[in-house]
Amino acid sequence: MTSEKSLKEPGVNPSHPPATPRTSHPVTMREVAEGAGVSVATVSLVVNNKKDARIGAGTRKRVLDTIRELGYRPNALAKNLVSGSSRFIGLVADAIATTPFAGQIIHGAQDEAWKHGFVLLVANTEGDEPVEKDAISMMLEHKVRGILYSTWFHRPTEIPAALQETDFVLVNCFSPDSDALAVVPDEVHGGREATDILVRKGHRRIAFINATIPAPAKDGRLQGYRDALESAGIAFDPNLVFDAYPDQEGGYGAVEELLKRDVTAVFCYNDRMAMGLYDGLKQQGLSIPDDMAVVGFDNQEVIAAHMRPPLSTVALPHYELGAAGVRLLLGVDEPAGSPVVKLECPPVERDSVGPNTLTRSRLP
Amino acid sequence: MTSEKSLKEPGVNPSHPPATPRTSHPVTMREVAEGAGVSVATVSLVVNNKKDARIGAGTRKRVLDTIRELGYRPNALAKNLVSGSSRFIGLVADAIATTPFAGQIIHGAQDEAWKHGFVLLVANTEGDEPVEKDAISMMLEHKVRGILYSTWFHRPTEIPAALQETDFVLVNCFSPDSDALAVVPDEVHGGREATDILVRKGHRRIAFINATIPAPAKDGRLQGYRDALESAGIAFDPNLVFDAYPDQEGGYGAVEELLKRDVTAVFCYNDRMAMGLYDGLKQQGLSIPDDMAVVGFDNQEVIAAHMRPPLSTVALPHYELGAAGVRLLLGVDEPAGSPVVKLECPPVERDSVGPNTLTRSRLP
DNA sequence: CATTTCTGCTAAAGCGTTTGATCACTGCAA
DNA sequence: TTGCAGTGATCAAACGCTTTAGCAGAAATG
Repeated sequence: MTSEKSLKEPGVNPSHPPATPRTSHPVTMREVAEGAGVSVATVSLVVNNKKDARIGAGTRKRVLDTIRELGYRPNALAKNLVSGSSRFIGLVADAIATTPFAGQIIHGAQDEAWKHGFVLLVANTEGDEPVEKDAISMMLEHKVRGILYSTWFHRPTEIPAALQETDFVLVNCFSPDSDALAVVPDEVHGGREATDILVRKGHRRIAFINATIPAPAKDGRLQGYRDALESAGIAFDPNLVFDAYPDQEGGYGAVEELLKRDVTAVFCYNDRMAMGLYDGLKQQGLSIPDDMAVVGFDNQEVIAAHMRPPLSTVALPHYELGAAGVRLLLGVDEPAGSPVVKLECPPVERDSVGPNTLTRSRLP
Repeated sequence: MTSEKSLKEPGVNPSHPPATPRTSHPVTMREVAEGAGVSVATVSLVVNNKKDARIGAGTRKRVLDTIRELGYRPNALAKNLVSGSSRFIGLVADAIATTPFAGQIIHGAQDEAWKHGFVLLVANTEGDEPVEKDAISMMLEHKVRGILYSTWFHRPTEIPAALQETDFVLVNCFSPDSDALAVVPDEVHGGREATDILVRKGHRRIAFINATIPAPAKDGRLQGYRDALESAGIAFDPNLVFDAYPDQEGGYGAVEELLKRDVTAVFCYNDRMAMGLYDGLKQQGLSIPDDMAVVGFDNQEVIAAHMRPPLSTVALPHYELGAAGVRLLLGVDEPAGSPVVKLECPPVERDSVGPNTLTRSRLP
């Protein structure tokens, strides 16, 4: 299915200027061999510490010394060529800089890949399809071991055709109508954890401000909220759930609605919403957590940890998504049952929910 | 200077499991040649669109058709091997996920690299020296065209020895005692822009809350502040400058000091500090910008754009740092004069400074 | 008609490695 | 003496591609 275009303008495009290397020829294996008075084969065996190779102690030392002397470095390109496959793992991201989220996925993937002797090849597509296609082409041309296809927020996605040419794992996204491997956060579990933080503090009337925009997170977190209430024996009151745009402005604007509801606690769809909500509540002269306990979602460090008071929230496991993606790709982890692996969202408790007092629920 | 260790455990470590490739042999150039009834040389010439190659129209079409039919993809590994140098650019970062900053550097570098037909090899070291060394080794083994060595905040740095084995550019950091190429933000210019925002609004008594921790930013922004005042004909009053820890808590804690100073505006070392300051001012019943105009620094989108009111600030050119780093590395840009290139920090004006009124300065 | 020029294509050397086959020894048992 | 095993190291063929020199035939030139 290789298009003509992708051949005329492959990732490595001949119309670009040549990659003029540094002056001074790099030391090759042959030079080491000559220097040590042995054959290249011997050098190769020594360098790779081949288990079943029979090399005399003297020779080995001579080779090693020469290597150090000459400052020889193995040429990974040649190595890869001969072995037919590289130690690259491609990571295609739709947004690298917009949020810290993608950064954490990269970080996790990179760490895990490194552990297994692999190296990350990163491409940022900004959601641009042609760019994405080129990026994948380039990775395939470099004979990557596989590709991680990641999105910065949890959502369903199409699988680009070119991906099928190699092993791949969807990260933070999934393909509804295919059995492609995927790793995503467990939104239901997250919603439950968030709600549980409040339930544990004794709150019985807990509002949930959900997002206005449809997403797995919207449905999942709501489900988690309901599950938590049910486990706590609290009846679900649809009146306590309403929507707002998931950012600071949305949170601020939701205050009025919220105060109509006679609740002691609120679970916000995300931290940004909680940040706006803080402003609104304070402006009303209300105190957090005394007048209103607040829980967010995402654990955006820059915000959550430094709000006043610091915000209790639930962490999206972005780092783990990246790492698990790599493990899945390499076959280190096997998906249990469904090809879509769900990762837990751990709660992060801070001061926005107040001291642990169960009295509140007893004096309504 | 290759250490024995780095040879026994190079980036591509033989102790790791083999990179088992996908089943089904990938299509090679030879197969295309056979399919089209020509020589591999011809295929190569067609694929690369060689300018001075004389290929008949019929043959060319036949080759192209066969390529499509077989789904042939050039093998970049082989290509690189033969050309002696790859189209990789290495990016070593000390923190990829801590802040969005590193993400933007990566983004800029990746975009620019891509433009020139290069691909980014990313390594995250988290400031760990051995990891850093391994990362650089691995890049050298892959015969990268050069390495971008980047830090997440602007600071002086040592140059790892291994870097000298290739071309490199320091990004967001610099080496005081060497003439290494570097790109950094122009802190002085940034400080000046920030102050100018306030000056333009007519403020004359402008405080500057600097950071407690030493950094090029601390000195530079102060200098910029002084420059701006001088240009505006405002005498510098050392009493209006004091320090706070550069985060939300620091900003909050600085309010008391600030209010002692009888100023109408304040320039905060960074956006996080401004965020805390907002809380403190509001708690005092003061209004922004009416009672106090506020300017930040960094333009951390998640925060600045969504504070209440949205925060005027100065953007750190992280994306541009990455892009400029690549251009410098590839020799597309030449440093003018000093090897340390300074990039402007553009002001981003929002509502925290109030409407444009010059009256204030006329009625002191 | 003999020569030169041009056109279209191919052969083959090489890029830096890996690796299975092979070789020259030295002992040692038969 | 022959045979065989073990040791230490080498040979040479790949891996998939680029690139230069060069060959055969057609067309243009004298």
